[in-house]
Amino acid sequence: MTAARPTTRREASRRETERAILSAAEKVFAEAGFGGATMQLIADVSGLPKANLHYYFPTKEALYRRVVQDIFEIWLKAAEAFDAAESPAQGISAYIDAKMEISRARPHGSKVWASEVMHGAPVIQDYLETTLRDWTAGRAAVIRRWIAAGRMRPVDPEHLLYMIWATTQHYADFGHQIETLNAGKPLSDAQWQAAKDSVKGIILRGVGLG
Amino acid sequence: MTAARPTTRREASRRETERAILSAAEKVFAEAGFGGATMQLIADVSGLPKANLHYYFPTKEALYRRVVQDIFEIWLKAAEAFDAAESPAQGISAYIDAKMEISRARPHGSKVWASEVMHGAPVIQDYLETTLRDWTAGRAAVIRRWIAAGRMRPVDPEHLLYMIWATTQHYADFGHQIETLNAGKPLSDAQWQAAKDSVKGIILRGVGLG
DNA sequence: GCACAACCTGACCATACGGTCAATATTTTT
DNA sequence: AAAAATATTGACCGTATGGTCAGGTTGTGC
Repeated sequence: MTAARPTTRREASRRETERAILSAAEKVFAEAGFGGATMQLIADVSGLPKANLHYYFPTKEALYRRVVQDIFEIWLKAAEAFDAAESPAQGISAYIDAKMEISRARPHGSKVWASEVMHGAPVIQDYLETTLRDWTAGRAAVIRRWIAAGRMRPVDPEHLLYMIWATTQHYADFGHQIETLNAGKPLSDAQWQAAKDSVKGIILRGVGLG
Repeated sequence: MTAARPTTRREASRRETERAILSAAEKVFAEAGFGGATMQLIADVSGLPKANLHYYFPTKEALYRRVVQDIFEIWLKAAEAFDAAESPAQGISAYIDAKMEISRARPHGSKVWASEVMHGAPVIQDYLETTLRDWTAGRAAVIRRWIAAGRMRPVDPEHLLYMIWATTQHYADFGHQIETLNAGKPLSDAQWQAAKDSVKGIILRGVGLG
């Protein structure tokens, strides 16, 4: 068995710098899009010289790809809420809660993903065709089983998933619009709770679990 | 009373050229984003020399603004379906149908709008604060009246509207993802019908109109 | 404490972009 | 049919971008 090497100053610093770059990149890509974002701006936001970015990530596209992958992995993890469920109502509820919380905590990431897909997924098409396709098929199968067992109203599983994705991500992707319609102020804690309750309430009743 | 001037060859040609530019711009802006789109590419797609674009639209931003305004106006018109309704179920149904049809007919426009809002609405913030705010307040009031009259379940009107926007526009904005999950093929007529029925079914039941 | 590797960075480069303009062609008006 | 107005275009320009690189600095292993 290999002894665990101690964490060197280098490794720690590397991780930290990488995080700073990724965090700045997520923000800048979300706010300007891939084309509108500049390496210089990401450098400024992360407080590093531009050349340093290219030391950590060879190209703008490589950096972007990493940002997209990160948010995708977070979403995959949220699905565990769905899998661990003992009932349809509980599973759907937990999944919506998890996705809504990600929308609140990581709105930039959500926007980057949305932007990427809207532009035809030039960078992560392979993810859509493999991981996402499998994931969707698996969850759709679970929903179909629930329906077959008479535990919920018969609805098209894919369209139900689309509705959950659309609605939960809307609070991140269109957060600016929602904020404008909320007198220019971000949703308060109570308003986020109301949003979650509204979404869960309508969807659960909509699939016969009210 | 002024006599109606006959349509000159010039006016017709102008309208035609303008349409060609706007159509190409909508597509290119949707596929590349504002920053990623180039005037040269829009010129190529519309089959005109780049300098000609600047004759019709002084700047890239002016052209973009016009594209965004056009889709917004289409959405406003779709709301008439809502207003003309004699019952909550009929109004919501008709509105969802109208928005779904726009998503199918004008996916590029929807994406341009989504992109604009996601990036903080730098160009159409004034629209959000005036037209959209008024429109939303008006429709929310209608829904509140329906609820007060006991004609539907009490739900938060704003969140209901967000859900309708999110879900219907999802079929345009994330069309590429949906297509990928549909074995790489665009939704057929029947599948679009199923999508509409699913969305309407869940939302209507969700607000107690099932 | 020394040799080596990893890391950092200012200055630089080729390219591509939005936009301009002077010259030309076309249509309308007189 | 001439003159005036409008529309079209290739060539051009300043700027900003993604990316490179040589030289310097810092940390690691022995």
